Amino acid sequence: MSVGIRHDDLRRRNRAMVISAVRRAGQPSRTEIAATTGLSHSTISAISADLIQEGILTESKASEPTALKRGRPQIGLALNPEAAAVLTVVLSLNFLSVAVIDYAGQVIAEEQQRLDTLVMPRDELIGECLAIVRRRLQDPDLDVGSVARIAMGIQGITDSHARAMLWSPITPVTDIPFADILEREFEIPATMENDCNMMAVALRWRDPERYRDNFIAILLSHGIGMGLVLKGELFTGTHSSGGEFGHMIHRPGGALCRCGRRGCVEAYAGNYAIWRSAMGISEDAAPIDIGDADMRALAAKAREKDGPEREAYRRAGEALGFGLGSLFALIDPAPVAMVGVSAAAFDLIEPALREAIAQTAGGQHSNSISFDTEPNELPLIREGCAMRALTFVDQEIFAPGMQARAGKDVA
Amino acid sequence: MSVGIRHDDLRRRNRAMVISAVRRAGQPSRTEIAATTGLSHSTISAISADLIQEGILTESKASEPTALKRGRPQIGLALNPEAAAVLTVVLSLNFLSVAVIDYAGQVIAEEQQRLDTLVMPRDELIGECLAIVRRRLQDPDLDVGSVARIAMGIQGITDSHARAMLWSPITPVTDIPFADILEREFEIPATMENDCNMMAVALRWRDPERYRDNFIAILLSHGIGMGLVLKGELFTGTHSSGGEFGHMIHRPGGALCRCGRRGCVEAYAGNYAIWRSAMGISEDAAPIDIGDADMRALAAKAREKDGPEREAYRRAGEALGFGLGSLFALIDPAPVAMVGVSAAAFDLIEPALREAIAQTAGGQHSNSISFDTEPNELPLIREGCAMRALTFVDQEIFAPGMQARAGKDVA
DNA sequence: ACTATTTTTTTGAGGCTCGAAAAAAAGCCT
DNA sequence: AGGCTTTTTTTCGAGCCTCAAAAAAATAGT
Repeated sequence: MSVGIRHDDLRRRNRAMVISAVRRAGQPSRTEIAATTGLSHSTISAISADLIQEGILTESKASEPTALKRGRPQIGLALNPEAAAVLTVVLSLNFLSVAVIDYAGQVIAEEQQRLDTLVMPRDELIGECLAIVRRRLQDPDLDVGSVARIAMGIQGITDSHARAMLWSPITPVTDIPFADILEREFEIPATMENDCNMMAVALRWRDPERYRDNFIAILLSHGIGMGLVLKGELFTGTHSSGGEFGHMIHRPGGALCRCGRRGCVEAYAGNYAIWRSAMGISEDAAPIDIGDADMRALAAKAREKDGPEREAYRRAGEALGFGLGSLFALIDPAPVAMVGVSAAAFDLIEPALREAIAQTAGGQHSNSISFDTEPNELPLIREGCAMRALTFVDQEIFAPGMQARAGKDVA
Repeated sequence: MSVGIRHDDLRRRNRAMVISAVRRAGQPSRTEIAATTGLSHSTISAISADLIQEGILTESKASEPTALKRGRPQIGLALNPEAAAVLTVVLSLNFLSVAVIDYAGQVIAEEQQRLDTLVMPRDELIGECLAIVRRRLQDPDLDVGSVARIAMGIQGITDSHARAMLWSPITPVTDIPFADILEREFEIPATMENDCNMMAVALRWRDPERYRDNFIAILLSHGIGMGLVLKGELFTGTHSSGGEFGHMIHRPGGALCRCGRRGCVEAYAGNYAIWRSAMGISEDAAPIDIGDADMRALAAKAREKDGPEREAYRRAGEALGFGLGSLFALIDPAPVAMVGVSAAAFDLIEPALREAIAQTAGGQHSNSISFDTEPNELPLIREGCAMRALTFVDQEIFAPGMQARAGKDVA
């Protein structure tokens, strides 16, 4: 159960601290690193000398913009872009994209592709994913040997060890152990990440001020997903990627959800649910996929005049509000980011959402709960996958010969 | 944010490991400790020599029952009961109890008292608590100087730092910083713990097989409370003690809850809610406290014949089931312990609960979810407080002069 | 040119854990 | 009884790691 700390773990961990401090801060000096890590200057000096010698960090003397101060000028440390590279794969509805990112976080190659995920058989779906990755890895412009990690992101449920896709709305196929498949094919360590978790990871990197230790990313799209960060750590369920906010029960025995059950939050707030409600289709009708353009048109109509469209968004807001209220009852209120096509219609959703949340125990200070919106989820997922893969590399390069311990660290 | 590991932290942490290994295992030999902690024999030998020399551990050669084996016999290590003592205070409805526990976990003194918590003014309530603690501390039979920690448990909401009671159903008084008050009065470090969290801590010690890394303790009493352990750690909200399972929304706009809102799980499953429903009282009626005897009588009547009483328990089960389903959607299913007077009526609750949970996403494998019942919550709360205080002491004695870091470790 | 200031590196000391070997404490066997 | 085997515990030297203090480096101000 509880494991003691070995003497050699100490250096490994402190190396990790230094690398992650550099990744977070951009171009910190040794002195800055010493301040943020709490380690002594001598330790930081020794470790960074090692890391520079190993080609993981570089001294970037180009730190011109620093204010002219007395004393010996600080030397900024930066990640060496050539130290490694990672590859991200994002599989979403009818769309597959990969990117190669250098160790400093810059995209150095990209490829995207349309495909009919909903009707593709299992082997073909896996084959397309492998093929696009192989094309990128075999690109002559790229030093193949340097790709140290693959992170794949997908909408749906993954297992809590980030190894396999268990279920996804974008395909009828279930239980694909993508991480194992990728590792076997390319002999590169890989993980299979949940899309909403990656959104949360990306938000944390984009705006660490706002999204620090506790926050929630909610995907408002065909389905409703959630990525949750608690105490600075990505929260996953005990078995699965967890956080199935969209399938909390809003009204027992209520509207039919895509998951086959009744009364889930998603059955009121997913795109299909809003559409169904706006069009006067029965709540018992089977969910259908609505295109983004249709949803935008629906939102426009709802803004134009009061009517069933506006009412549909109101009901979505109510479901989300009561759901958030229940969630906040469990974890206390936290900042929320609304992501996805329906986040662009958040103006239509927010009033009813706030009204509902105010009726719950978790919403006691509902006015202080702040929402942010981001209509486009794909870039976030890609960024999240990239950062996750890079932070994994951070923990492998500095740890030569460590015993594999479940990498549950923050990304 | 992220702090490096100092060189001296190393020994401190490994001392902690050894102490907690002994506390968990009872009388482990040095070899056993080395195995569970992963540290080398020499390290364990050095640390335990220190701890014995400091009077924290003792060698217990009385380990007769060990099977006769070849080789040098193992020497069991045990906690020295006289190394320290802790004091627990449990304040519940109309009832106040304290206990003094030695370092090995044995109760060495107790006192209990009835008092009208519902009508006592603030000062009197605090005064009674201080008085009973003072009596125990001044007991001539007790070595006062050795009480190293006080843990107080109370039903209701506490802050996430375990310093203050924010709100409790047992008194109209709010926001009592009990931890500070006790510390100022007795100059002994103190914490203010939530009752359900302590139930969870106690269950973990009572049955580590079943309640290990992920489980849920639910209090079925006047109100509905929850203690949640995730990944081996007690889960609290970000601001408050959190886990307000009873105030998740079951039916938006539904029955009146004690918290003043509508539709909470508690408004269907709390004692008053079951009573209200069984007696045909309106769902809008103000909640009233029902005695345990009345509840037992109600359960007996419900078992006797089908009628409004049985229906009331059915509805409670439904509310709990949908609530658990929503909870499981977020954290994945885990073992559940039902505690409190209504846990004795769990036979009446379980069928509807299972039926409801099966209709939720979190209840996919509802048959595999297991429930355990324990009708009496007070002993659990006391045990939990004791173990929490003792593990705090474990981390103070071994850490002479450590920088205070939020003790968020498991108890 | 010289001093003040700040950052970085070097150096020596002290601690910690580890592995190997030794010591200790039994039971087993002849 | 005495030697042998087995297992646990202790001892000891080696190798690291971090820290504090001193030295070195680099620049601004005078």
